[in-house]
Amino acid sequence: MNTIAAFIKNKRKEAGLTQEEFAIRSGLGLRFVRELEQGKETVRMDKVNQALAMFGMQAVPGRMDE
Amino acid sequence: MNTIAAFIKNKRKEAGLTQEEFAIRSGLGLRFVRELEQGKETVRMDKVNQALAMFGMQAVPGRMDE
DNA sequence: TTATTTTATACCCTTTATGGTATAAATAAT
DNA sequence: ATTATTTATACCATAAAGGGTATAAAATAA
Repeated sequence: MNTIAAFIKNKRKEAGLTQEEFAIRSGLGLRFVRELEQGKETVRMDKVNQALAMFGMQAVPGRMDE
Repeated sequence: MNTIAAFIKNKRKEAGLTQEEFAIRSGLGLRFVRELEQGKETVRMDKVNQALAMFGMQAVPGRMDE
């Protein structure tokens, strides 16, 4: 799974939220949250950022290794 | 402009490539490359990663500040 | 075990991102 | 200055992302 997907999934669980609760609080669609966490790669970046923003993060360039 | 957009634009220029050349080499559409560099936020993540991969990078979660 | 909650998959529909192309604007070169 | 190159904006068509919802599967609780 890609790092963003794993990050969201882990952080959401840490926060004790279900996908549904997370969807509601973030203003994202439930289906989107699910597909994102499952590593769907053709998601829209603005929505990915909307999800990351829940944890004070955003999508930035990072080295493919490390 | 968002960091990914700026990153691509800067790196592309450093590499001495026009948007057209970059589009060809990366296999991305010219229009997409342009919109990406102009900071369009509703772009598809897989294509963003395809662009970043040209420089050994990918989209990862990063703190919104710093 | 069974019952409950959470997550995954499938369907239809609407919106929109993307490619291609053509034109306009801006920048660089002569 | 003019010309050539690069970048930005606009149009149309197609493919697909996303929302909603319903069902199935999986995980957790009792």
